Amino acid sequence: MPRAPQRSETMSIARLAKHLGLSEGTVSRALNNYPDIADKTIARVRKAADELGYRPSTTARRLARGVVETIGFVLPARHGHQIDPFLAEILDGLATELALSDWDLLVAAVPEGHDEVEVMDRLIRSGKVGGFVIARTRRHDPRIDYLRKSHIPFVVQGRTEDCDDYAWLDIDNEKAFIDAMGHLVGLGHRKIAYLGGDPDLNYAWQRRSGYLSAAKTHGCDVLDGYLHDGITDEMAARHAVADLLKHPDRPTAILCVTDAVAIGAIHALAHAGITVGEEISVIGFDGLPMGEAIHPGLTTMSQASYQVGRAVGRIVVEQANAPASEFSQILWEATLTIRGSANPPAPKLVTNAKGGIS
Amino acid sequence: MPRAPQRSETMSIARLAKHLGLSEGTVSRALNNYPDIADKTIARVRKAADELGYRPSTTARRLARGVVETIGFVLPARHGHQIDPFLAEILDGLATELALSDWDLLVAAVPEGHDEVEVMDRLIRSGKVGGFVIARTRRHDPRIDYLRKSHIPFVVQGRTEDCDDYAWLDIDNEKAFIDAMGHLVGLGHRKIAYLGGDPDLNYAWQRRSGYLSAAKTHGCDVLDGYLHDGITDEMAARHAVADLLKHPDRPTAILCVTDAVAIGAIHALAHAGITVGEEISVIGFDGLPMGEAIHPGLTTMSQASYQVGRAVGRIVVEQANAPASEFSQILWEATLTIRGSANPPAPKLVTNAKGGIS
DNA sequence: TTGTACGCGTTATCAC
DNA sequence: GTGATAACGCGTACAA
Repeated sequence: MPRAPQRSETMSIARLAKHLGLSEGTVSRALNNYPDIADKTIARVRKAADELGYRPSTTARRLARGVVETIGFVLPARHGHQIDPFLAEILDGLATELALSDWDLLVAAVPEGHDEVEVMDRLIRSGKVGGFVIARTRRHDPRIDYLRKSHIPFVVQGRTEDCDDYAWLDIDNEKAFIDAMGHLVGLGHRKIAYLGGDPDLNYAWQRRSGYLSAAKTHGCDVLDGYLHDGITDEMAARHAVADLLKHPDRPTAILCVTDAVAIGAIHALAHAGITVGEEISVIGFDGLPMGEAIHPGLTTMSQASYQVGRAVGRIVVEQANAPASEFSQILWEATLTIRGSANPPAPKLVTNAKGGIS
Repeated sequence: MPRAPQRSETMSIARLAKHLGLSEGTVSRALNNYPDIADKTIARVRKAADELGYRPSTTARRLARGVVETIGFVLPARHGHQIDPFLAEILDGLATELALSDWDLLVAAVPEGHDEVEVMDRLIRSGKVGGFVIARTRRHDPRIDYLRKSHIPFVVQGRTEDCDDYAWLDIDNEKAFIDAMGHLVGLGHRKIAYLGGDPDLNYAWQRRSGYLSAAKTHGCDVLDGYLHDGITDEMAARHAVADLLKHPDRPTAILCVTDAVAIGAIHALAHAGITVGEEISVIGFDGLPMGEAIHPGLTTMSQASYQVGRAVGRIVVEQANAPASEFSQILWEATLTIRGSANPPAPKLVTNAKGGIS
């Protein structure tokens, strides 16, 4: 006798079949809804399987069928600073949706000294995953270049600049920031600064574009020193705000690429003795719960991360089940959540004042 | 010939063996460091495997070996409110550590209408995971009762009240809150209120115990209305603070079970026109980056979530490799991070004033 | 409607 | 030191 880890405790299809006096093949077909099995037999098999707690081995099933019902998600490499606050929400939504179709979620990190594509390649080649969900998408993203060639289903949360030939779900970041600018302009602001993130990340680039485009539309001059890129944490936000406060033509409003940056900015302003929401308005993006808890409350563009995760999960499973179908390409809108941090500019600073301070 | 998904593209051990003119067995042993293969052969096989991009199928390997090098993590069910902020950090650390041992991380959600134990049972029975990491541990936790019986390796982040017979890694929450109380008392506070979480969750219970124990030690009366349980979000924190402000003997400090609650409390106090850090001090727990960005900065007990994830990952793999060994039971300490939200009480309210207001 | 037999890719055991 | 061969548990084409 060879070896093989004796799992006599485990209920296998062989033991179930013997117990029923049927062949393994019949049992398998009965449990997998084959049309050519007698209803009686199906019922009998089902009942026994249930009673004996039989659960097919995913491993064996994979080997036999050659498909892997597992989606891979590679956590963005953390270079020092912490992970996106809504990543957990997306994962939650993703896992929930996948569970509905009996798919699993494999989460992988990128070890020091390796890169994301390498990790993904290993996961595919070793047959651990049958599809991918990508997040934190860059304008040009090597992960997507890789996946395009690899013929496995994948869905991108966000998108690259060339995004015709794959499935994605993105927030309309550009529109969101055009809307945010519209809100500020409607309140009477014209001198609006921008604290942007890493312009390689496409969401940051799109938001920046929205800001610039709306500034042009509304005739708001983006003065030298109004536009800051590479603001990715509170510390950077503080320094940028310090610069803005020294600006000869101080802005009356600051638009921020994320809530985290906005909260850093608010902190810096408060420290400088500036009343946020009166002397200077601030708007963020994300809709973090924290924005509601700070003072003043953060006016922000909200996105539903959990729902994004669910939708992305649904799409990737659909794609795996119908590989030849069209790519879903979906654009969702962020919604403006108005709180205390953005109000009409202080009268003395306004050319055309239209109202007081709330 | 039956069917079988033709994966002629994939490099299997059979194709590799044929290419080399060797038997599959020899190739397998060469790649798996068997002692009885000629060094030349090993080198030759290695080289060919590398060149042809051979990567053993995890599925087939699992079936043959009967082991699953995958750890399951069940996301805490979200009943409305959002997910723990440091969960992503823990997952990141966990996945990173697992990757070092070539283990994987399977993340599962609990679908509506099911419970966590059910999900875990399915994952084990279907052979999808070979171990578990548990978080958000309750004082009595059915998940752990289940795992104790199931003879698979698992590690608990946190612990139940009866925790002798399994591996865990916990923060010393009780000591942390004793320390926090010590800090407040050292500053001159005696009237200290507590905003606690769900007392079924053991971390919340432990922190509560630390508060009560230190209050007794230092002779701080926990007046009627000073101790609030079940504060799990900012809204609840606000209501509780409103109550505290109406208290005939208003506290000079508020200790909060988490940073999220503390930030909610700070907001509520600010709204009521109370200067946080002067009229009333606030201390939280977690060390969220946000605590640094708010005003005043949040004095808090910090824990290193990412490192917790890494340690837990290391332990669970160790346990899988040496099932008979002792259970690791590790207690880490949180560290006090002092910022602006906690200072000596306002002089008029203090019996024994020892200093001014910073 | 059901039983038979083979294959998925790998590893372990036993001969040679 | 290497080659056969039998499992691991399941799915399915084909025969009955």
